[in-house]
Amino acid sequence: MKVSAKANYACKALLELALHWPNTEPVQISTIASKHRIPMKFLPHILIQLKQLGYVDSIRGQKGGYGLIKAPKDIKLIDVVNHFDDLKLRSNPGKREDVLESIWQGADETLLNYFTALDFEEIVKRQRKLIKVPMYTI
Amino acid sequence: MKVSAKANYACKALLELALHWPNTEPVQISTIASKHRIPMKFLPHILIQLKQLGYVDSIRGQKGGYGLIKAPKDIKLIDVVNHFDDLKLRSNPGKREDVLESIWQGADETLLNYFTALDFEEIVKRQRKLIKVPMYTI
DNA sequence: ACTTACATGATTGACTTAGTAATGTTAAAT
DNA sequence: ATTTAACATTACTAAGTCAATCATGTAAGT
Repeated sequence: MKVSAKANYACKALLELALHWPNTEPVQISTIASKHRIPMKFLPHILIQLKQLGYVDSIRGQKGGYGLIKAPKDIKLIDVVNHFDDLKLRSNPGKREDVLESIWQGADETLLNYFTALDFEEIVKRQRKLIKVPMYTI
Repeated sequence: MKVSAKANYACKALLELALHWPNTEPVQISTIASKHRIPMKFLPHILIQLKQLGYVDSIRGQKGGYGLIKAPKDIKLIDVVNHFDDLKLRSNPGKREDVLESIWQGADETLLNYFTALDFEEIVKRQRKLIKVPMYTI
């Protein structure tokens, strides 16, 4: 399962914003980038797409930045991953004579189920739990 | 879930050989290629790798060709896919502070389970069933 | 010998990925 | 009004991957 850097960065950015939610203060690109080790020059491309997808909005000028405009609960991981990496879910019912094609299709459905079950509320929850339990106690 | 042409071709070739098994007559590259619409010039590369993996052996010269040297039951789909596409199973236990990393890891495990459950005996079984039930009855 | 078929390494063209660079726009702070 | 901090947008590029072809070699049956 290869997740592209782009999709990964997008999820990290959303996670960062979701951690702030529902605080209204905008978070700057530089903040997100440095916290998650995302190249500063690269992040705008990703955030613009997240904006077009309707997940975030931006404020320009000093004290500007980004913030969520959807509740984390309503941002499904499947939609984010699927937008940045084209998982090309093989939902076409054709190709019935090709066993292997139907097997790849089954793999798609498996992944689809997995990612559909996850939203950013859940991801935030897991993140907070991770932070609470420090490394050295494991 | 993007399966490369290479991995797909490899599986098709193995399926073709598995359909012949345990018949001992070698199957020629040209036969496999034309039956499964695989470029003739491309297939040798794939078969050589399958040979190195210990799944098939070849006979040169006239009447030469390829044949399985393992029972279809013992050829697991996971191993084939994993060899041609590097699924990079994230089994490293580190990165514990990164929620997203653990989520991708979960996706890997899901896929792993799916592909591990499939071997070429099962795939042949499904293929024969498909052939028995013609398209127009569906 | 001659033909058929596998073996193997080099090369190529198209495409994708992961960025960087340059320039413009907006709005708050002074 | 000017400066400054921040987002917006488009163009560009270096590196890598993928799918396939080409060329040449080796082996074996007739």
